[in-house]
Amino acid sequence: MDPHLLRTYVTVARLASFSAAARELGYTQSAVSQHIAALEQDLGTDLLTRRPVAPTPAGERLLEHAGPLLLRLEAARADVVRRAAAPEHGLTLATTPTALGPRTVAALPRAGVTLRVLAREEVPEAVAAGRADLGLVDGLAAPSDPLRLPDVAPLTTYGVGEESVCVLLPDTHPLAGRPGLRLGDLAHARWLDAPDAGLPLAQLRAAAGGSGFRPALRYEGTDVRVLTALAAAGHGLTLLPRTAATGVPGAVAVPLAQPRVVHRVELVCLGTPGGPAARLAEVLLDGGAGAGTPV
Amino acid sequence: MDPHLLRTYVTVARLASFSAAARELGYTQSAVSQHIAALEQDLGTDLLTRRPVAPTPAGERLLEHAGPLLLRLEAARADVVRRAAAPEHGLTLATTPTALGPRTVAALPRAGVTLRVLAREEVPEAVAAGRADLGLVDGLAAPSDPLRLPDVAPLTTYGVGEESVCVLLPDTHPLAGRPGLRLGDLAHARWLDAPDAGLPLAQLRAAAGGSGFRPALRYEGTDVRVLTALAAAGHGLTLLPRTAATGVPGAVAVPLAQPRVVHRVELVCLGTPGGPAARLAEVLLDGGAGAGTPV
DNA sequence: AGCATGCCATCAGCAATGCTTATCGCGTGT
DNA sequence: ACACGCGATAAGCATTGCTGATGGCATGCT
Repeated sequence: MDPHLLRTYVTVARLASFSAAARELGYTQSAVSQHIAALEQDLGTDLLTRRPVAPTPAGERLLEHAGPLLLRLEAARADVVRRAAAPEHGLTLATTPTALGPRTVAALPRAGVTLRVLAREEVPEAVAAGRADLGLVDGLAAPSDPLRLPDVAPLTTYGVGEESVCVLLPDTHPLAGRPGLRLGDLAHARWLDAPDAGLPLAQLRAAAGGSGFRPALRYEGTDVRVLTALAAAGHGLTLLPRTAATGVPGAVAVPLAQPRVVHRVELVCLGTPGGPAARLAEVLLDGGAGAGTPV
Repeated sequence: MDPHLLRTYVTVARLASFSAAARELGYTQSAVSQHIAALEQDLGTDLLTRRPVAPTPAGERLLEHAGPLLLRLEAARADVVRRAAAPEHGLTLATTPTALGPRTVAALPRAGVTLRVLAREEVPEAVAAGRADLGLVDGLAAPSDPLRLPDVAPLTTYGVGEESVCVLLPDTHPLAGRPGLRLGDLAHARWLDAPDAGLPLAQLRAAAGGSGFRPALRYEGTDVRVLTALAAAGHGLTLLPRTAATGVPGAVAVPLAQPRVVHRVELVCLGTPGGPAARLAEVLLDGGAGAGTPV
């Protein structure tokens, strides 16, 4: 189970072609063929059907393991070399835009902090690769369920807060006066697609269990104020945690009644943090111990 | 970052000796020395101090990655070869003793199920290595915090229930009439140490944030009834989820008031389950959606 | 102090791995 | 029917990765 073999295997599976994989990896087709044969012999099973090239059931299973494994190998490598190159670099906190609430901001040390706002999938990756000491990720989850984070390193997660989720509507919207809204009823409304600033539509669809939620406008920035302004101007609806959705001029935040999901924020760190990271983590966790407190 | 190199690295770090690691791994000392040198050159940093042999900071970091990585490589391998050897094997559910509640039992299909009761750390490992299709793990956690599971595979976890934690006391115990108990006050009581049946004392100590909790009797089986009988007979106290602690003859269950921890049960599966595993998972999750419902 | 011991680093040599080039068998599409 | 593209296989060769031997350097004992 040499990682090189795994890498060629996932490449072959992805491209459904030995030759194409060879080109992409800079090998000859012969080498790729030998790699796959070695893997299959090692594991004692066929992993791919040839003509057409497709993973067998055992191969499917291997793919589930191999992808994350390779990611983590790379992350581990990046983490160690980075830490070796820059021995002292203060405290870096990676966060998604809506995970950073007033409580966290207040808890930050007064000096030596680098705050890095990233897209949702990039935060765990940054922590895993040592580009950040701590990460804050938010997302939708069933009450008391952990978030589904990409599996890039032996990360430890702590729930630092859960709060209700609101739909942000322009105050002229016919549903603006409602006390609560059902997500299913809004599947065919106009939605903002802001994967980096708000909650990605994919999470919405998954939560609602259906399709719909066609994007009316896509915003690729990470600024929540732009997002709320877009929603207020009627470009589309968006889902936000309560504290981020209240107080927007021209818009009202209506809590989501169905499905029962919460906006959850988790603190992510690699292994057992030490030094300033540990202290910040402690402050965040202590302050957030009461469940349901916005971060 | 060849896994072989990582393996020798963690071995050297563990044994604090090149020669001993060489003996254990079946290499010559020379080979081990070359492995470490190759790793250090590859990563561009020293990983070990020699004389005495100890990991450098960068090496510490690498250790945090390397252990889990190697575990997962092995688990992936075991999973694939097993799946190849035994293509059809019904549905196997691995569980800790106290994670299996009446609701789960009721949800099981009427045929073709293998139920495997394992110790707490073995459950994720069994799922990762394909020895079980699904796992149920329980443990203590802060309310709405995920359990800290060993990181052996790209496992997906779902919270399937949280319930309160009780101290099981013989009904003759002076504290038996109390409405609630503080764990800190019980640090010096006699405790049962039942790592495989109940909740391990280590988790207790961690939850209480202190020391104490000396074991009066150690029970290495997995039978909860034996554990409750021992507690009723005054051999020591034990912590159990409410449903498991009630109705024990000769003993009473007193809820734990401090610290604020819950008994949490999580469903663990590898990647996206298919077939009968998916159906069982769905039943468990649907039934348990209301938070706080015992499983 | 002197010496012996155990440790890790280094070097040379050798076997095995892992790549390349070349060729073959086999389906497919024209 | 034929040419093409794909993957498997064989032979050759450079490199890797091991072993065994040796060297420098501490520590501990006499």
